[in-house]
Parts: sequence; structure tokens; C-alpha cells
Amino acid sequence: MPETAAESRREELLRIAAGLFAEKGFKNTTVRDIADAAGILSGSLYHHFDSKESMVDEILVRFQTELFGRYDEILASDLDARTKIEQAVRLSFETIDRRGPEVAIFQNDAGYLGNFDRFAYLADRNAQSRQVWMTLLTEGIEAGVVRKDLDIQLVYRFIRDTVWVAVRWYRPGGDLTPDHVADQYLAILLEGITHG
Amino acid sequence: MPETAAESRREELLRIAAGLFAEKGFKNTTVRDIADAAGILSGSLYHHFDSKESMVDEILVRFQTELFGRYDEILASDLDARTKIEQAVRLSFETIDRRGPEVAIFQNDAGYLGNFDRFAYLADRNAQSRQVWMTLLTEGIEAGVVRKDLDIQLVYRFIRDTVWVAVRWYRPGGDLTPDHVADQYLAILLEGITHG
DNA sequence: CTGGTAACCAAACAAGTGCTTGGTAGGCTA
DNA sequence: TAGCCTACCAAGCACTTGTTTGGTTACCAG
Repeated sequence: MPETAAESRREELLRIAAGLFAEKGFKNTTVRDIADAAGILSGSLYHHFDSKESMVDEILVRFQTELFGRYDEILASDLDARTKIEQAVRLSFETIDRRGPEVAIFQNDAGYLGNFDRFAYLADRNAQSRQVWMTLLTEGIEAGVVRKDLDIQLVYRFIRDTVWVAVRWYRPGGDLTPDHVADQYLAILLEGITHG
Repeated sequence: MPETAAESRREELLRIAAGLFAEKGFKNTTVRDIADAAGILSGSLYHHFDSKESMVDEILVRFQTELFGRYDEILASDLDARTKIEQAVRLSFETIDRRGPEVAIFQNDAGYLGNFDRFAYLADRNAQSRQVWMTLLTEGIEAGVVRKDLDIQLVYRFIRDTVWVAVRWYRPGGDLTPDHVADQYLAILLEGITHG
């Protein structure tokens, strides 16, 4: 049942939990659901983890560390403004393809989890994401490739919503590749927010 | 506490429940939450409603009847293809403005509720929404206003995601009007999916 | 053979869940 | 005055929830 031979039992449990959290939501997934899917009793989960919260915490922290590392690479690169926006969009759809459960958890449960002190970093990451995109769009305007007659705050929200909510319908291994989806969205977006 | 003087107690309870369902999700809202917000005990809710499910059922059926009635008006009108698409987009943002809780419930809980036979109509309404948009986009292509080099299925998903997920951040009575938001999105969308 | 460790079981706990039951208070109508 | 109706309370029930505790099994290094 391990995805890879070297995967420890703990990693396997985290992967199982992530799948269930993504599918049914964090609050609606019981520790008995997770244990059943792993073929053990619910109490046995507490040999590996402190609590249900600890599981989703570990899942989200790892994921966001990776994701924002990639954002930073794009920001720090010497690509032109238009290509940076393109890369950021492609990164989103690739992430949905490879880390679907984590994206879904962040999309669906960040609001609920954000109520707890322990998950305060979720709001920080949200602000960071906004900062990344505002930088990209501003650079685009300064470079003269992005229209300046648009409300840039709204443009950010539209892009963020479209690229991340795709996790609701995108299925890895299906007919659509992340590249094809990104191509199509960029065809609409770039013709829309750039002139010429 | 009634929104209008003529509002019956029953209507008031439904409105309170809708607000809580939208904010915390259907499953995460307890009958005690609803009763507390209404200033009564949880058991007293069962004088007005059969079950918690009945409440969300009534909320969703009413909402969808109204919404799809409006879609049908647009489809049946003699407006040109481009204007019909424009109206459909405006309808979404206006609906988020006036019926925010209902939109949020449909967006967040349709997946979970759809597991029960009682809510099978949710999937039907989803298919109906898809049909409406595919008709609008196809008419647009036939009229020569919409580009035909795009994957029309993906275009539909992008539009649907963006216009409805806006319920997550749009706040009625704030700085943004539904018309302004619609203007901005249409500025991006139409320049992107139409030629000329 | 010994000791230690990782993984798990079996059973229970307190808190919270949707819902039921029998009753009560106040107003309207005949 | 009597009967009925709407709206609610008070108390509880059966079930589910996350978590705890003490014990068991298989394996591996010395």
C-alpha cells in the first residue's frame, strides 16, 4: 500500500489523511475515517501523531514551504515581466496536478483552521501570495505589457480564484494536462490584461 | 430582530440558519448554533422544521428556482450573443451581492450534500448551469464574436469559477459594487475571448 | 536469550451531536 | 368562558467525536 517502498508508515498515514481531508474537509473527516483507510484502529494514530490538528498542520506547512519557495524562484529570476506572470500561472496548475490534496485542503479549510492560533501562519501565507502577485502585476505595468486601466486588486483576485479553484475539477491523469489548462487560461488572460 | 416587519418567525429562522451555514458550513453548524443566534433552545427549532436538512433544503430550492428563472430570461431574450454573455456575468455578481449566503452554501456544501438522495437535484442544477453557459458561448461563436480557437469546456469552467467564487471575498455594502466588479471582469474576459 | 523499539489493539472517557418528548404561556376566535 | 394555535422550554436519549490508557505483537541489535 505504500506509494514508494521507502515511504515510512508515518508518511503513508499523512498521505492517506491528506486525501481524506481534501475529499471531505478537515472537520468532516474523523480519526476513525483515517484509521479505517489505513487498516488500523483510531487510537493507533496517536502513536504517530499528537492530534488530528497536528496532521493537517504538518501537511500544510510542508506544502506551503515548497510552494512559496517556487514563487520566490520566479520573482528572483531575470525573466521579463510577461514571462514571470506566465510562469506563476503555470506553477499553479502544475501544483494542482502534483499536490492536489494539499491545494484542496488549503482552499477549503484555511478559513476554518485560521480561527485557531496554531494556524495563524495561514493568513500570513495568504498575504504573501497576494504580495507575490501584486509585485508581478506591478512589474508588468511598469514594463508596459499590462494594461493600466484595470483595478489591479481585482485582477489579482480573479487570477487567484481561477487558478486555484481549478483543484475542484482538475483530475490528474485525465485528458487534460496542466500545461494545456495553463495554455488556455493564459490565452484568455494575457489577451485580456495586456495591450497590443 | 426581523429584517422586515412582515417577516414570519419561520422566515427569520431560515435567514439566520442561512447566514450560519454560509459562514461555517452546513455540517459544522449545529442546531444549537442556530438556536443560540435566534435566542431560543435547539429543540424549539423542531417546532418549525423537520430537521436541519430540511432547512438547508428549503434555502437551496428557493434560491435555485429564482436564479435559474433569471438565466432562462436571458436565454429567451432577443439580445445579441455578446450582450447575453455580459448579462449572465452581471447576474452572477448581482446574485452574490443580494443572496450571498445562499451562493456560499451552494458553493461550499453542494459536494457534501450531493451524497444524499434528497439533494440529487443539486447535480441537476449544476448540469443545467453548464448547459446555460455552453449555449451562450456556442451562440457567441456562431455569431462570430467569440474566438473559436479556445477549448470551450475550459472557458466555461474558468468563467464559472471566477464569477461564483467571488462570494468568498465580496462584501455587500463595501467599497465595491457588483456592477464595478462585473465591469472589471468583463473587461478582461471579453477582450480575451473575443477577437477584434 | 535479552532488551528495546515501532506499530498496533481493546476498551473506555467526556464532550458534543441531531432529535424527541411532554409540558407551558399567551393570544386569538367562537 | 372554552377551545385552539403558535411559539417556546426543560430534560433527556442514542450516537459520534477526539483522545487516553495499559497492554500486546513482531522484529532487530547485542
